[in-house]
Amino acid sequence: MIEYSGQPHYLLAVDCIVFGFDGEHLKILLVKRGLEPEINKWSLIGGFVGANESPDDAANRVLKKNTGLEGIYLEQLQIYGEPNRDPIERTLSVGYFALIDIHKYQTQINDDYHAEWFLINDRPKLIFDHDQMVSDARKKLRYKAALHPILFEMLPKKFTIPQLQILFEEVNDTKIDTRNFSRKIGSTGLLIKLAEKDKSGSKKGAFYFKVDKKKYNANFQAFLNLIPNLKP
Amino acid sequence: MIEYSGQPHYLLAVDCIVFGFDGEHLKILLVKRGLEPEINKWSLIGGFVGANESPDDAANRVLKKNTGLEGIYLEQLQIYGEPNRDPIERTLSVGYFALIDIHKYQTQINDDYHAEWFLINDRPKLIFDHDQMVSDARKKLRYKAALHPILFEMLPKKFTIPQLQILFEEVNDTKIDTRNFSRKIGSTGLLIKLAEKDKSGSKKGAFYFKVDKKKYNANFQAFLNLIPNLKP
DNA sequence: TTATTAATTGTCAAAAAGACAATTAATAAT
DNA sequence: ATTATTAATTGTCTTTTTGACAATTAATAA
Repeated sequence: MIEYSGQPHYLLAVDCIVFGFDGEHLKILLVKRGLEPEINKWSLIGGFVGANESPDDAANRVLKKNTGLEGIYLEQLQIYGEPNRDPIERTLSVGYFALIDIHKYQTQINDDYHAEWFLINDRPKLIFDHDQMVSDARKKLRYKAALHPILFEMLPKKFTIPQLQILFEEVNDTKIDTRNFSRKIGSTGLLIKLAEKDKSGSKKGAFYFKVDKKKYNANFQAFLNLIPNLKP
Repeated sequence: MIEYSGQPHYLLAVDCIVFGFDGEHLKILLVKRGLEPEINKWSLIGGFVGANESPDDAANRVLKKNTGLEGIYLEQLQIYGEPNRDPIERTLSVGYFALIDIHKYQTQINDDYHAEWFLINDRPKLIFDHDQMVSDARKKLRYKAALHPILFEMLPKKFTIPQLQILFEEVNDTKIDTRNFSRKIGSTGLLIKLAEKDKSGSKKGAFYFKVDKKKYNANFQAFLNLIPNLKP
């Protein structure tokens, strides 16, 4: 059997930046690392890529183990491969960012794996280059959300326009005019208005909407220009 | 010394999709593979990631070796990691796409490494999953070029508006109205008109332009919306 | 002087974006 | 029963951008 002689071999890991939205702020899911080095320090959800799985497979497996969820929105960020990023031995890591509906997340699994949600702007220091990963993922989320309707992945099936607007404002760290926002969201044709109202936030109540899945899938790659004042 | 016991180790490679523009069509640079398996078949420019370099370093090294060029525009595409993508042993590859001015490319290096330019739409079948990589890179180039002024990387320092327009049309596989195109390009403020004319293409001649490097760097991350009819 | 050819430039209508605040629908208070 | 309160919802005007259209210009060749 032929071999690629003399070439070095490395460990390969995946690390997931899991974003959620609690109705007010962006959050990320962190775990206490279970192995040396840096055991018991806060870390992204990650694991090694197994012999018979692709990095995408590994990310999905690791996410299911830590959140109980399948079919999560997952996107490859980039590879992190500085020679000394892991002090034990050379390990490269494929960064992924994931968007989940924070309400689907099961606390029981939280307890099993010591996972915990943190405000993105008030999180503990992370191991290795994980802080860099979070920063990169944050940027990519903003970039992508300006053009494609990915933020719906962080909301429940039924949501209101005010909820959606707060999420957009949070991701882009900006205030958006209510009238212009609802006009723009409406013009995408992605939302279906429901008869039911959410009365928890006000006396008047806000109508629930859901995503039109067909249009969502059909238009996902289109450029939507969802954020005002994008031009320099 | 601590070790991550029991985890499998893999080879890691980089593969570069090198784009160029000959004034009429998009081209990619391919090499004849120099090692088994699939020796002498056409392949992307690639190599293994060495023990003391990051994947980015490796891509730059491999590109310099095959093109003689440094400081090439390089962007990480994604990782390719299906377990059996390499028949010899498990090798994951980080795909990069590169944009170069085809005129800077030295033929002498071409001969050393048997590298050759091919029309993107008329290229030989490639080894492993390299055809998939080219297809992905092609898509990403179009996506990125719709929003950011990266196509200048494929033109010489001095270029004309008609040349630029043909490049845009080629990348997006569409015809663009001359008047609207020059208005839009002009409104970016990225171009500086030179006194000199290119007389090779017509009797009247076309004015040369160059990129305003300061504005280019300052506005690179801004969304430019350079391609007409982007909306669904 | 005229013909030829590609480069360059202008106008108008439609659509989108941005700035701006009044109205509405419910509940709570009187 | 009426009024006060509060957040949700909706409308108009102006400015900017886009898209669809062809005439003019600058050079060389005939």
